[in-house]
Amino acid sequence: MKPVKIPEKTVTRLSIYLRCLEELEADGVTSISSRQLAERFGLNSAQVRKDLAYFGQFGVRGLGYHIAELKHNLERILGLKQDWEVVLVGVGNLGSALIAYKGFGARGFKIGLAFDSSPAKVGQVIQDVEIEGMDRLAPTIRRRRVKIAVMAVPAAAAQSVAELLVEAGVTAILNFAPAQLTVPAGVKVQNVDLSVLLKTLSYHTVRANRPVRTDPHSAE
Amino acid sequence: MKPVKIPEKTVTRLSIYLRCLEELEADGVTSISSRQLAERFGLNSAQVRKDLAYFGQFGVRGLGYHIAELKHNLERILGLKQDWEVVLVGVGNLGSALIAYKGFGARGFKIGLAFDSSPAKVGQVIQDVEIEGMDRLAPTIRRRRVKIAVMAVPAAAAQSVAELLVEAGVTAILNFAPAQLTVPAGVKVQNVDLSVLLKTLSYHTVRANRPVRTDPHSAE
DNA sequence: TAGATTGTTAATCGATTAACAATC
DNA sequence: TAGATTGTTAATCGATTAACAATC
Repeated sequence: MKPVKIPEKTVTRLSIYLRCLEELEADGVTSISSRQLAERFGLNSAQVRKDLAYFGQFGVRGLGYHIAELKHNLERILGLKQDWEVVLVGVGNLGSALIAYKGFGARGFKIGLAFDSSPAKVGQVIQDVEIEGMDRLAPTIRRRRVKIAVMAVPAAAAQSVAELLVEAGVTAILNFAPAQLTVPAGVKVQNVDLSVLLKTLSYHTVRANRPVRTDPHSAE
Repeated sequence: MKPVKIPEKTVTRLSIYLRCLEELEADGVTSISSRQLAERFGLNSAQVRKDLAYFGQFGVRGLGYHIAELKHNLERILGLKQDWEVVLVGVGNLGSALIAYKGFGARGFKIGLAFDSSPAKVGQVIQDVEIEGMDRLAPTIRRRRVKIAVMAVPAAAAQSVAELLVEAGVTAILNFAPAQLTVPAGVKVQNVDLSVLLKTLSYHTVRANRPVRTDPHSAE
């Protein structure tokens, strides 16, 4: 009936709970309460329970959550029961590192295709992945039914690359280009703008090294 | 009097407004209204005005904002009127790419110091930056008064590296390690967890390719 | 002056947290 | 049963948006 909309932040927290459960399981712990889980992140226990409640009832009253079972459920909800082939577009410094970066894989994600517009790069092989030209992008993605893309292209190229990807069937994009992408409804974009992140750090650094200004308007 | 707290999201949006102003200025535009600015990002014009109002009055009623002036003010607020020396810890695949990544610099940020615990890497030079051993970290950071750090270390090392950095005077950390850092109040941490980002994309991909489930509890 | 747009207050919306009945 | 902890509703908090007087 009512179209329950699940907050983006809830989904992000599910990933974080999952990582915690993996660590606990490795330590031999078999169950945990929402309070114990929340304390690990400085969160409220009600938030943990509410996040989980969006997807079902996974706990046992009086006892808490069975770790193996909750882990299984979170993996199922997050779509981690299958492997995902990921396409990389833009094989510059950052792109090459992402191919090679082990932590990136995180079990289940594999950059299996890479594209670049530079003829000099086409044909090169990085970590078993051969770089293809942009003309091959649409047909290859369509054939391999790739759904997840990583974009590490210049800002000026970002929008047109995104359009190519979506047209070829991609429904989720991790975008490192400092550009606002416009995509159809149903396509999910996650922006990772290092420049913006650095600027917020710069903002905080200035303030951390200044006397606290409580009211910016009081100094008239 | 009242301690006006500025939302993190407001600071992030300031960076985005600034990027837009730079583009507009390059196009020769000299002024813009909050509505025009908001439309570029699909935001509400009141939000633009409110974000700016946290820091002062930068507009002219009836006319909008003078671009050069607003740009100057945003740069001042974000602490971009000075250059920042940035320290990198962890020179693996990702770390090396960040040193070399041009987009990273974003005018004003320069990775001038790099540290790694691997003896094999110490002494190597990447893009004019010589990699130093971890024993040099605290004294060098202290001497150069570095305030901003980028961490690209394994999760297991993250907390202890963060502590070293903070102890040496760092007040802002861009953290690529998939770990929850505990730092003293006053130190700002920005997490960039690629694995978590990929998992949210996986979540959306599963849903994008399934019939919409409006109520997860109705299927009893 | 008339038209436009700001700065700001009030209304709305959504997310977090508290509280507690259900129940293991 | 008594104690503990869930699942869920209600209260609170904070952020977004609407509305409008101030004013260029």
